[in-house]
Amino acid sequence: MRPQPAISPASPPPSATPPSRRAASDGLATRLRQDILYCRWVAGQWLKQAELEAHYGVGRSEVRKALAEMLRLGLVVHELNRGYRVTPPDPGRRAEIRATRMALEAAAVDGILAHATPDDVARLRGLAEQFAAAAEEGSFARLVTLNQDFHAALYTLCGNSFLAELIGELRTRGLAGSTGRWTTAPGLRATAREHLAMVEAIAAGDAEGLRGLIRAHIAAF
Amino acid sequence: MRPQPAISPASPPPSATPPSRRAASDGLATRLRQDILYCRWVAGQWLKQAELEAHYGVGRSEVRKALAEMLRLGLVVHELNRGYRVTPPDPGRRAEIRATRMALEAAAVDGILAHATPDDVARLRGLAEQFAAAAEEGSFARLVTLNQDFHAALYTLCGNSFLAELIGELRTRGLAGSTGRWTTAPGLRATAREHLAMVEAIAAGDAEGLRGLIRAHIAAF
DNA sequence: CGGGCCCATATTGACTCCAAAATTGGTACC
DNA sequence: GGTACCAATTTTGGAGTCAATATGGGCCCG
Repeated sequence: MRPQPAISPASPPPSATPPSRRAASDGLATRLRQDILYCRWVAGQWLKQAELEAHYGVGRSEVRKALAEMLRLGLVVHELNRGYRVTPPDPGRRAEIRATRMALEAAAVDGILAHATPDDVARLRGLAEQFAAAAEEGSFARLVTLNQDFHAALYTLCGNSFLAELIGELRTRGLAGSTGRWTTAPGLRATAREHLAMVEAIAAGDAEGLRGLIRAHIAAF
Repeated sequence: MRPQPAISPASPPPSATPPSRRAASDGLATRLRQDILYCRWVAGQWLKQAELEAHYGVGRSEVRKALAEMLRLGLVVHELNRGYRVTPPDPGRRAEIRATRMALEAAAVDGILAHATPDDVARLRGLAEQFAAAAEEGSFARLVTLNQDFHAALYTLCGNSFLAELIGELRTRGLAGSTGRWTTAPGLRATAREHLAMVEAIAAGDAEGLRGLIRAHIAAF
């Protein structure tokens, strides 16, 4: 493999907060995760600790803690005494994660249908409609937030908080190195439609239908 | 909650390696994990960094890295500016992990049956028989190793390495604060029998039977 | 002219030290 | 006698510093 020069990221992360010592206990991990997921750091690129330190205005300790977290999530790879770099896209691994997500999210369906109250359904429908609206005219960041909210609300309903958290983590991991369908308007609309269809399946108590929708939703990414 | 005094662990971890700088990159995390899982550190106890530093003969950095890893695995809880302590047993959480494991391990069954060659079955049978032998007269450590080997070999067969790794991690997490059935001879024998039954189900290509055995195996813990 | 070896350089990773925060024990007061 | 307050101690969390290691270029040799 040809070692790539250690250039700056494609577009310098704009979140260049001045050296303000805020509650950055895991804030850096979140920011770094977002920046990696949205390809602000080029895949395969070396993430030099000093560079991160300067870009995010934090100390070395924070950088290393965040890098360890990214390593855990599989967003970066580590080579001893060489450093960390952004994990290159791996279609095979992503397929494995999708398959695993299908198993987990399908397992959550029964719990969701068992616990969902009319209020829950109404709330989910509201989130799905907000996403649909944002899909027409909304910022990328807002789409991401609404999407996360919808899925978090959905899987929280399953009654198994561990399962819900694990699904959330895998949803993040599976995105590594792919922007999904969100780069095209038709893809966005399809996503929004699927969300709404899921809500209706829940309202109808249709377990098998919901499972199929979820499976398709995962497969489409 | 009444704060417990910070006493020494019930039995001081015997792995008091002298300050030899070996490849302890993640060695401490492994040792610490074992010691927590086997209750060498009392649940709820504060794990003082200086104490760990002295006990394991490593530097502060290693200790903190290992603690972060334990935190990720849910084996310790962290309070800001207070420290880390061994996660108290939480039956509810363990039940959630068991339910999640059932979904994941059941999902692996189809892959296992699809990929298992006669050689694989023979190897699994060998591991299961070694475990059964060790269940009669073997050290606890050997049982742990053989059990891990058996399950690792089993789930590696599913053809989805991500799924296999995730199952392995959840198996570890689910053990937090419980020694399972391995404290009694009948429990050990039952475990060994179930392993052998699983192998036979694979040899017979009995998907539904294998799923049931796995489910029972998880539920029994 | 091509290949291999060696050294300067840059980067990581770990040790050590120090300030900030919380606990704990003691004391004075009600 | 109980309670609230205060100061000393302990412990964490972070930052700075320094040795170990891999790299890349330059030089020498075949």
